Amino acid sequence: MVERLSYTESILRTVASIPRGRVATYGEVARAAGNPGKARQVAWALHCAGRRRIPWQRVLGSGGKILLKGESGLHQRLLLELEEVQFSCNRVRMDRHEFHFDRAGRKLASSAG
DNA sequence: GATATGACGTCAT
DNA sequence: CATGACGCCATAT
Repeated sequence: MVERLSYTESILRTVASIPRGRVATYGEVARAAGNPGKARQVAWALHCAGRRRIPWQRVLGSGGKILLKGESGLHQRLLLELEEVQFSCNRVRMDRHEFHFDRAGRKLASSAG
């Protein structure tokens, strides 16, 4: 059986699948999580993830922009730089770091069966 | 059920 | 690039 995960759960798992040094946009995460068009729910899921250890810093807005404001934004950029992610004009170089999720199918954390 | 919120995306001005 | 507007919808109260 394929117990459907909650929005939050599927989204968090998707974000957790982003490897180090790579990034993805809210929209792409939403799509990869099976919720195309629900980018806002990604943001919400990340709120719920406050205590979980997921690479939240690898989620960016369209165009590779950090949407967080204030210290949170600076913190996110710092974490990304620690992963050798390069920036250009306050934006992540998506042409070098954009992560492409499993296009063949969303087999996130279930490849083993 | 209704109202408010949010780490969004896209288009128009 | 900045601002306003609309679409989107789970979650919270």
